[in-house]
Amino acid sequence: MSLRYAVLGLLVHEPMTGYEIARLFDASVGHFWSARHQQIYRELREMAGWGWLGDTAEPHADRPDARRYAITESGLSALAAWVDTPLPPHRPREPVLLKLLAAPAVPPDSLMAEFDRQLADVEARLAAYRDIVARHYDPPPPLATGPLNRHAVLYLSLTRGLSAALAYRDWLIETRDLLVGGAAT
Amino acid sequence: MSLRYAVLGLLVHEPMTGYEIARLFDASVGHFWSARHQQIYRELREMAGWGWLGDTAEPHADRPDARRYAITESGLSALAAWVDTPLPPHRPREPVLLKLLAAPAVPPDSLMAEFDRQLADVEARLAAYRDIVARHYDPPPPLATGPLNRHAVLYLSLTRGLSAALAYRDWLIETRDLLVGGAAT
DNA sequence: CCTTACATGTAACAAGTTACATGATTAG
DNA sequence: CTAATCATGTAACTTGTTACATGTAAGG
Repeated sequence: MSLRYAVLGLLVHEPMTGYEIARLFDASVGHFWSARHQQIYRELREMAGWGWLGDTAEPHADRPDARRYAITESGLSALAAWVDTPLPPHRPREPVLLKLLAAPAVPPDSLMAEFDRQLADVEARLAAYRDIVARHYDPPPPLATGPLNRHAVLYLSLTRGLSAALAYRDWLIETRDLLVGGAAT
Repeated sequence: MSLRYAVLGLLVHEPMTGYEIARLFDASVGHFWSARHQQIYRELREMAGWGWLGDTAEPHADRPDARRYAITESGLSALAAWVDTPLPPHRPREPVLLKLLAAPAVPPDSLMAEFDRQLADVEARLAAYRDIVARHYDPPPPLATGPLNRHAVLYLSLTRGLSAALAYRDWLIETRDLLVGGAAT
């Protein structure tokens, strides 16, 4: 569904090979969307078949040959049409709440261990985001001038990641205390 | 993956038919996990085949006959094993950021329309959550006493929904202002 | 020698969605 | 007459994951 447009969105900025796209997903873009290389190659071939992408074989002497994809006019209009289409309704997935539902069937420690893991995870994510911001986005990129470049979008994805992670961390702490306080008294 | 355990988690509280489970997903449980009836029936049959559930035919005079499922001992231990297993890593999906990536290829208004829709959506969700809390969870259910019942878990899912929605709303407003401010100057 | 980076793919499977089907009863 | 509620299902399809495959070149 959306992966296709994620790939198109990257190719708007510059032509790329599947491998380069996959590396971007592994790194920065992975902060707000992720995909395996198998799926990326599949989408690239499909979109090339529709004429949304043009591809050029790129022979290399030392490394394996690559296939570089560039977005076409029809790719650009498909992308614009997608942006203009309302996103599907928000569908929450909160697996930790699923574990709370199972609470009567499990030892309380098992549940608390998951809370601890989630807290450690979210703290690690917070630290990672802050580290990236400090390294690459201090001062923040100017969004005032001209169209958004990839760098600016990645900055916004970090602010979003921070906001979501902070909210999750606070909820985890509050809820854990509620549950543990309950067990204690 | 997790739907299976969502269903098991519901059946811990009381035996249910597929139809009843589907209605719960449509309503309250849908705040943190959702599923169509087709998938629910499929999982129920599968888990019954594994001996995780026992099922009883429930004939009705006036309505269609139903099949009521109850969790078994082996279902309970499968559920406990799942709770004890760390959840898979967090995989963010932020489709709005995907649209920002596509920005150079689309008219700015198209993007802003999506921001407006997202804002309207999240405000509606906030209002709905607050309404449910005011109606059914004032005062909040005591989490101090005994094991969590379904009611208490639904309350916690609402607090989580509120925290996530607030964070999203704030980010949307802040980011929209950054972008619009940029276009204006 | 072993691992990592480069670069692309096939095949099988798991999870989730959409469309379609059936058939009775009750409410408007 | 029409629609909604109850109750369960099949079939086709899309999306995403896991496992496996191939082959070169550079670095330790």
